[in-house]
Amino acid sequence: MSERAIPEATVGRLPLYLRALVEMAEAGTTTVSSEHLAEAAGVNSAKVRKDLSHLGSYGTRGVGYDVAYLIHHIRRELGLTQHWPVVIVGVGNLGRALANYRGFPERGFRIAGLIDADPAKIGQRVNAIAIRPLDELPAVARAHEALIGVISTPAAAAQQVAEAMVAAGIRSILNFAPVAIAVPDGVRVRKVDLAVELQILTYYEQRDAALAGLGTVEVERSTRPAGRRVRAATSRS
Amino acid sequence: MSERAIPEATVGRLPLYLRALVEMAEAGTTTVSSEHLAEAAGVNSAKVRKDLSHLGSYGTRGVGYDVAYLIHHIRRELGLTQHWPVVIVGVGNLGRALANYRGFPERGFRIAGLIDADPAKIGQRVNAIAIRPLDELPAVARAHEALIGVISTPAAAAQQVAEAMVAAGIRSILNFAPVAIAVPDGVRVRKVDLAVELQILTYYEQRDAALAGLGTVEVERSTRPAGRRVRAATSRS
DNA sequence: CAGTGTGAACCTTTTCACAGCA
DNA sequence: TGCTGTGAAAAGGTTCACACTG
Repeated sequence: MSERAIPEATVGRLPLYLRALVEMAEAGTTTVSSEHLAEAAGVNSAKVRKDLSHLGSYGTRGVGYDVAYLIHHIRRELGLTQHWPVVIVGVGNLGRALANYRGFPERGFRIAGLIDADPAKIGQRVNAIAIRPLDELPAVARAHEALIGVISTPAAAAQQVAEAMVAAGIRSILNFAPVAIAVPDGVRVRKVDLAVELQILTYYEQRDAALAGLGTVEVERSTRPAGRRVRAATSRS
Repeated sequence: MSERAIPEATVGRLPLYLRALVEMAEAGTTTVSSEHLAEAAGVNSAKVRKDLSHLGSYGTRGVGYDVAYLIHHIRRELGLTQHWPVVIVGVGNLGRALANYRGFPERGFRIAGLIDADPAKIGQRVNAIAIRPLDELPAVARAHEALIGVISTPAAAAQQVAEAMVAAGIRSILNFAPVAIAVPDGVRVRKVDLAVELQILTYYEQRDAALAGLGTVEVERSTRPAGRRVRAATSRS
C-alpha cells in the first residue's frame, strides 16, 4: 500500500523516526532495520514496519531501509522540504523559551514574529526578533506568509488570540494555554498542557502507591464496597 | 461501573475535566451537564459521560454533575489531594520557563530542586531556587521525597540524566529532550517534543495544500502511478 | 422531561505471525 | 538467511442510541 490517508497515529510517529534517522545519518549509518529504528524511536518494530508501509515500500527485504532515502520521503510527507514560518503570541517565560529553542530552526521552523499584548514588552528583542503588539499580528503573519501560530499566553487570552490568528490567515495552531480553544472548521489545533502531563504521571504514581499497600492512600473508598484490586498500570511511554 | 483500571485515554482527559470544573467552581457554578463540561473541555458529551462513569456514578439523571463533588473525586483519582515535589534537570531556556511556570504550583506541583551540569550555573537562583550540580540530584530528590523528574536538557544528556534520576529514586519522568530514553520497568516516562508537535501540524498543512491543487506540491509522486486522491485529513483537535 | 449511565456497534490502532523477496 | 510487507486477529477507544431515573 502506498497512496493517501496516512493514519493519524502514524503521522504522530513519523517525526520520531525522522529525528532518529537524521541522527543515524549524521553518525554515518546508511542502512537501518525496523528493529534498530524502533529502538531508537522508542517503539516496537512491527509498528515501524506498518507505519513505513503507509509511505510506500521503501525497504529492502533481508536488508532494511536506506537511511537517506527514508529521511527524504518522511520529510516530503511531513512537508518539511520547506521551512515553515511560525508566529508566537505570548512572550512570557514559555514564549521566550520557545523563541530561543534551537530545535525549531533545526527541525524545519523559523520564528517569523513575536507578539505580546503587554505594552511594556513591545520593541524588546528576543533572539533578535522584536516583540510587536497584537494588532500587528495580521501584518506580521501576512508579511511572512505564516500559516502556523503558537499560543503561549495565559488561559484567559487564548480564545481571543486564536480568533486573531484565524483572522490573520493562520491555519494551524499549537496551543500551550491550559484551556480549550474553539476555531472554525478547517483550522487545526494541537494542545500541549505541561501540568496535564504531570497530572497523568501522578495518576499512575498514586495508583502504584495504593497497590503497594504500604502507602497512605486507600484511606477512604466511598460509594461502592471494596472490590478487587487490579494489576499495576501499564507503563507509559 | 466503578472499580479500578481506568482506561489510559480517560486518564489523559481527567485533568482537562478537572481544570474546566475548577474554573466553573470559581465562577460559582455548582452543577454541570455532560454537555457543558464537554464543551469546556473540548470533547464530546458521550466521552465525558463514559469517562466519568469509570470513576463511579457521581451524576444525577435529569440534572447533571455536582461540580465540587466531581472535583473532589477527580483530584483523588489523580492523586492530587497532595502536592508533588518535582525535580527539574536542565536549566536552559525551557527549564527556566518551567521553574517559573505558575501552572505547576496552581495544579498540584512544587519545584523541589533545579539541577544543571553547567558549573557556571551552579548557585544561580531561579524563582528563589538555587541551581545545584548533577551529583547532588540524589540528595535533593531524597530530601524532598521527589518521585517526579523533568528532563529539560539537550538530547545528548537525557539518557544519562534519566539514569541518574532512577538511581535517585525518581519513579516518573517527563522528558522534553527530543530523544527516546530507556528506563527500567516500573519507571514511567512521558515525552513532550515541541518540534514534533509542529511537524504533525505541517503534515496536515501540506496535505491540504496538495488537495487544494492550487499549490506547488504534488510535484512528483514516485514509485506508484497516480491513484485516487482521497478526502481531506480529518481536522485535529 | 432532561440528562445520566451503558450495552452494542463501529472504528482505529496495535500486535501477531508468516509468506515472500533480495 | 534475514528482514520487509501485510493480512488477520486482538485490543482499545469512540460514538450511538435509548432505557432509566431523579
